[in-house]
Amino acid sequence: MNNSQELTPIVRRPLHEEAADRLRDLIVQGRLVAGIRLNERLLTLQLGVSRTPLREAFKVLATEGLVELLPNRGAIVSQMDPVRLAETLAVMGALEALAGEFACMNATEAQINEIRALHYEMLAHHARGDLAGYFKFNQAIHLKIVKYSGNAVLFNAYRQMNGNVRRARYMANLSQERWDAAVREHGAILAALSARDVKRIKGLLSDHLAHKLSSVLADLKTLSTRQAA
Amino acid sequence: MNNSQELTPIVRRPLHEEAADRLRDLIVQGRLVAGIRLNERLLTLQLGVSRTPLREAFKVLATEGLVELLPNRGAIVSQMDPVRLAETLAVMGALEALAGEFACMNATEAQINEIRALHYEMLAHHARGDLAGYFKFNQAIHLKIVKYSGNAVLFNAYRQMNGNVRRARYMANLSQERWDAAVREHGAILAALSARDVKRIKGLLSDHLAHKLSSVLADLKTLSTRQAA
DNA sequence: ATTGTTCATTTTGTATGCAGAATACAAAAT
DNA sequence: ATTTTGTATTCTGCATACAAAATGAACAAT
Repeated sequence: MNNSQELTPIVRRPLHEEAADRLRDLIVQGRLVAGIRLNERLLTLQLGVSRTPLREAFKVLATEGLVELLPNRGAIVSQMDPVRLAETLAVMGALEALAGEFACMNATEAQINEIRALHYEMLAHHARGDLAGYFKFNQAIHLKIVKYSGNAVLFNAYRQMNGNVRRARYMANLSQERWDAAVREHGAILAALSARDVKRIKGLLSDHLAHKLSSVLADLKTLSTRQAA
Repeated sequence: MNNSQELTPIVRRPLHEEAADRLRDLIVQGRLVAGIRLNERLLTLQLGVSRTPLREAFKVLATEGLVELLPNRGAIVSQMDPVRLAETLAVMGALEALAGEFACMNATEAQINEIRALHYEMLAHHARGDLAGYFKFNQAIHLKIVKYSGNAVLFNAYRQMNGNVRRARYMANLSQERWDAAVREHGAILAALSARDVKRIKGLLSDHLAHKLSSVLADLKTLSTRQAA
């Protein structure tokens, strides 16, 4: 039976999953900002589902760390304070360093070329000074590296933390110097990956994330002093 | 206010949390083995709660990776196949190496002494050849190191993976040589921690977990060949 | 002005009801 | 005898009902 038309199995996703995805996106994109309350009645109306699947979605997002459940008081979008942000970035650095090693060993040439393509796209946005576009591809590259590590557990942990961190929108004001340096670092990372240089990529990724961390911390400091003033 | 009687805040835990904890314990302890179905009706009777909080607990455990939700077909305790186990241990190794660095920098002397005490308890069980007791303190030491890293995000991620891995009960038959070696490694780790030797502890913990990983893999291999025979 | 009290309203936590999907099992057909 | 089909039963997914808790407004007391 060589039927040309795909005989794909029918999938009906549970409502709680759909709801969780929608809410997750809203939070990660920053359309639901930290601290605001998630009104059940309102959300049931907006999402068109009843409270049961919605509340199930809350539980999922809570264990992912995106929302906080206050007993008898509902759910709020969890805060991403500087301490937690720094802690998360530190862990992501370690995860990504490990991922780099595995990717060096396990990634196919096609996968590396895919990363290379993303790298050039990123360079294009950097050249044009398009920060938003740059971030998009920067994100994609980092995720792909972890993905191509071939370690699903690693990927899941990383992806979750990445979602948690992204909504902080920390790098709004990245200095040109830091930006240029980051791009150079990315070049070195790609070179190490292409050369399958396990030893080297580990250090490069660790350093890269460490730089990101200190840059973020510096940014946060200026923000907080600016607020104080 | 040096009040002798604990002034612990009043907590009324939601039923879904209670249920999740109970189920989590049952799974981690291996009393609910991988693959078996979690019958809702039965569990509501056994836990004395209705289906709603129970199902909410399922969602939590599912995002933690302990159970798997099969749409319209209920929940089963998720499988911990060798691949996933290996992947998880690899990640835990990286996390613990990072934790060791932080612990070297952040842990108080009292905390290090607490780990030292656990270490000696562990040595006692090793000397007596008490594997179960050994594991208990071994676990405790590793968790404390991560805890005393002072990085809550790191600790959470590690603890979750640890729970996921523990139920595999992989080290049932640990060779005496490997056991002795592990104990020696622990001694070195403690020494590095006491000396606040950041560089050294990182390598030691990485190696320690790598050894554990290969030992587990070897064990799994013998198990599977034994089953095949 | 601040604190406390009462009560109506809103919102959350849990239980339950109902429709539909999956499973089990018996009857029919090959 | 084995596979296939039809039917009853069980179980899940979701909606809803109800009780407990929180919120807020109006008002009294300090």
